[in-house]
Formats: sequence, structure tokens, C-alpha cells
Amino acid sequence: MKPTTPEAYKLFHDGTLALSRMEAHGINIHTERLAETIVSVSGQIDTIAKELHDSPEWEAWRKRFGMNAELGKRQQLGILLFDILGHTYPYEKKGDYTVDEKVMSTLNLEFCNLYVRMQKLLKLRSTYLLGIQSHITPDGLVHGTYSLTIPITYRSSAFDPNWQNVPIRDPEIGKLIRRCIIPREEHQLIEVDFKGAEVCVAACYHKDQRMLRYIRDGYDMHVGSAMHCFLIEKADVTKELRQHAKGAFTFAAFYGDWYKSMAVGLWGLIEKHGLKTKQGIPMQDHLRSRGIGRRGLCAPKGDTVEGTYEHVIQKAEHWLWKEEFTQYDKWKKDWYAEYQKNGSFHTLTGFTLHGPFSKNDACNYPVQGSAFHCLLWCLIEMTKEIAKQRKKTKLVAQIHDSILADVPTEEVDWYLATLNDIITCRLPEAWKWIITPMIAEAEVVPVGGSWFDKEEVNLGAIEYGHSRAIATPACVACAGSGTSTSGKPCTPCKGTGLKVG
DNA sequence: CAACAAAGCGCG
DNA sequence: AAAGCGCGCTTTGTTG
Repeated sequence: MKPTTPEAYKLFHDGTLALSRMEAHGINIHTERLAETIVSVSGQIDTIAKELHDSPEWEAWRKRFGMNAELGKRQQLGILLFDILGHTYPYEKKGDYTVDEKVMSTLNLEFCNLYVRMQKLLKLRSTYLLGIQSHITPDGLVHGTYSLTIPITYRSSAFDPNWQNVPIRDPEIGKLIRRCIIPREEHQLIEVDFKGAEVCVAACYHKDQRMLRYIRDGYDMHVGSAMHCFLIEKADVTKELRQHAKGAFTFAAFYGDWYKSMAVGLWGLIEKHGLKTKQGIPMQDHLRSRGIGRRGLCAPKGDTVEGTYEHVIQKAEHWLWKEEFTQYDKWKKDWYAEYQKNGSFHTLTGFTLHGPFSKNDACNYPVQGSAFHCLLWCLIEMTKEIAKQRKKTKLVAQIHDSILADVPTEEVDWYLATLNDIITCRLPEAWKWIITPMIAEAEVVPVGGSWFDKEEVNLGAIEYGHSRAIATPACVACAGSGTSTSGKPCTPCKGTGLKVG
């Protein structure tokens, strides 16, 4: 570990203590519900396995591999799909066939769709349901472990079990495990996270004026991406299209992906989800009407041809870096050149990273690390605040840019107001390099609910001891009061109490 | 048999 | 120069 400044050392020293307290608290599990869920998911797996075993595909599988045939053997599945059944393999073959979810979904076969579903349920059962169950202690709690020394980026990692990768993106899968994770008696689970943590921290490094303005104004930069990725007008950007453009284009590009790979990803999403325009026209038809009839080869060395989706994304990439965020683009170039000169670089939070790094690594690591350090600083402050004010609230998990707490119902408003203040006011006061607003978002589990049942709450409507509705747009940080809890003028709104952006 | 690698997939 | 980054966990496949 190489914290270069005393502040960096102290951050990890205090952070280690805060995290170990978190480990000791543990997370409460609904053990009976977990056991029931394991039975029910096992039933679903058996049902799907039976269906697969009744299919003509299994007939062929069995014929080829005889007694060795097993659904779990992906090598066999690859040979079955592409050698025996003659489906087109979407890549250049080297070694075994890749038979992951992406490949399977492009084939559009009932057999493959069922297979993917079964794999998801198997993953849920072994890694999460059984995995978490195996860590339950006699007190009915699960005490995971965190490390600040493993990740090369100076982030944290988590294990036994890993609380940082509990399913949520697939709502059905997420529900099955998260329903088993519950608050203590008379408590409520609360998850608070940073809005756009890595985008904000990246902006503190590259200081791209246009992006800084977007962040401060609350401008939605993913709408522009959707317009370029799907060749649509601003008014026709739906929530779904925006979401896919955000994940598969904007963020992918920020992390250093390039257009050929993004084109493959986006094209796959169009097919997998059957994406449509706002008018309900299938995306492929819409693109065809705009002269885009096929994906394009997307081969690393192949030329990009007009009339392909690959070419669309190439132009979108050009727009993003050469028109939209030109200063960010230049920062990457300069930052990497500086790293090549020195063989190392420093983070804004006082850590040094030594090579060898690719350009993407050198540009991504400091952002990933510093974004986490913002969270860790707030975690430490909140831990101190709980002790100082003798609160019963327990911080129970940390997930890169969010904190999960188990909060007695009577402390809920206090907790939300205090943590909100730490994130939005005290953090940017403590670290002057933060030049974007820091915004907190909170989700609260209603009484009697589980982690699955978390609901967004409006932090602007929370004050100490009670909640109130806000009539005029108020600053989210200080709820319109203009002062932070430390008594100083609120930082984001500069003491005006008015909504920022 | 154990130890390790690779594939695959879960999260931010 | 490389072709998104970081992690942990489970399963299958390989090696000695």
C-alpha cells in the first residue's frame, strides 16, 4: 500500500477501523425465508432442466456425447450449437466456442433462452442463496469482510460473503435474494449513495468545462448519446433508449471502450430487448429507413463501411470526444503522457500508483479510487457522528459508492439529514479539489420490509426529527435552510437555500 | 488427489 | 498501444 500523504494514510487507518466496526455489526437475515427460497428456486431449476431434457436439442446433445452429456458442460453446448446444429457463430473461432449470455441471446432459440434462465437461477442459488446461508452465524447475522489492500485502484473489496455484488439488475433474481435481507427488529434499512460519483470525480481531474457545466446544471448528458446512437431527435429519446445509451455508450466510452466494441454491444441490446422507437417502430426498421441495414463486421482491423451500425457508432464516438467533451479527451492524452514520463501518478486523495499501466488503466484507476475515497471519508465521519451522539444506528455494508445502514425507526430522519450534510457540505469543505456539487440519494425500506423493498426518498424534504413537504425548489443539501449542520453557510447553494442547477 | 486456470457472471 | 475498468465466487477442465 502506498498512501503518499499523511491524509491518505489517515483515511485508510480510520477507514479500516470504520469498516471493521461494520463487519462486526453484520447484516440480519430472514433465515426461514431464505430456506424457503432455496427450495422454491431449486424447484424452478428442476422444471427448466426437465424442459431442456425434453427438447430436440437435448436429443442431439445426448446422441453426440452419450453418457457424458450434461447440461452444465459448456464445451459440449458450444459444439452442439455451432458444429452439430449448424448455427452461425458470431465470432472468429479460437479455442472453445464462447457460449455466454450475449452469444446465446443472439441465437434467438427457445432452448437457449431457457438455458440462460436456468444459469441465472443456478448462479442465484449457489453464489447468493447458499453462499450467504453458509455464512450465517448463530446470532442470525452475516458478517462479511472488507479489504483496503487488495484493489490496485485503492478501492475496497469484499468477501465471505461479498456484499458488493448482490443481484439487483435482473429484478426477479434480485427480489429472491434481497427479500431475505432484512432490518433488525424496530429498524429500517437505508441505502445512501452518491449521484454520479465517478462522473463527478472524473470531472475534478479533467475539468472539462462543458461537462462541469452539465453536472452543475443537472443537464442530462445521456440524451445526446441516445440521439447519436439511435439516430433520433431529442424529443424521441425514451427512458429505455437513454438507459442503454448511458450504459453501453457514454460510460463505456468514458472508461476507454472504442466504437467497434460498443457497436457490437448496442446492436446486441437492440436485438435482445427488441428496442423500439418512441413511435413503436422496431429499431432495426427505423435504422433501415435511415440507410443502416446491418451491423457491420466490427472486426478489429476491418474497415468501417458506410451504411453499417458500426459506422453510426464511429460517428457517435467522434461526436463525443471531438465535439462534446474535447477537454476530457485532451486530459486523457496528457495524463497518459505524464504517466509514461514518470512511471507513476498521484490521485487527488494522496495515493501513488506505480505502473505498468495501459492508457485506459492510467486514466481510470485514479477516478475509481478517488470516488471511493469520497465515500470512505463520509463513512468515517458518519461512524464518528453515531458514536458521538450515542445513536443506535448501525452501518452494515459499503458498496463502492453507497452505504447501507440499519437504523432504528426513530433515528431515520436524523440519519438521513446527517449523512446528507456530510456528503453534500462537509466533504467538499474538507477536500478543496472537489469542484462539482456532491449530491446524495437515499432509499429507505418501509417498516416490515426487506432490502428488496427500498424506496427512494426526497432528501430535500427531510429535517431533523420530522419530514416536511417543500413548496419551492430548495437546495437538496441544506433543505433550503442555507446553513449546514456545522453552522457554516451551505456549500452547494452558497448559503442561498435555493436549488442548485 | 489437489492445485490451478479459464469461463462465466454478479455488482459498482 | 490497445481495443472499457475494478473486484469475488462457482463450476468445469487441465495438470502433475
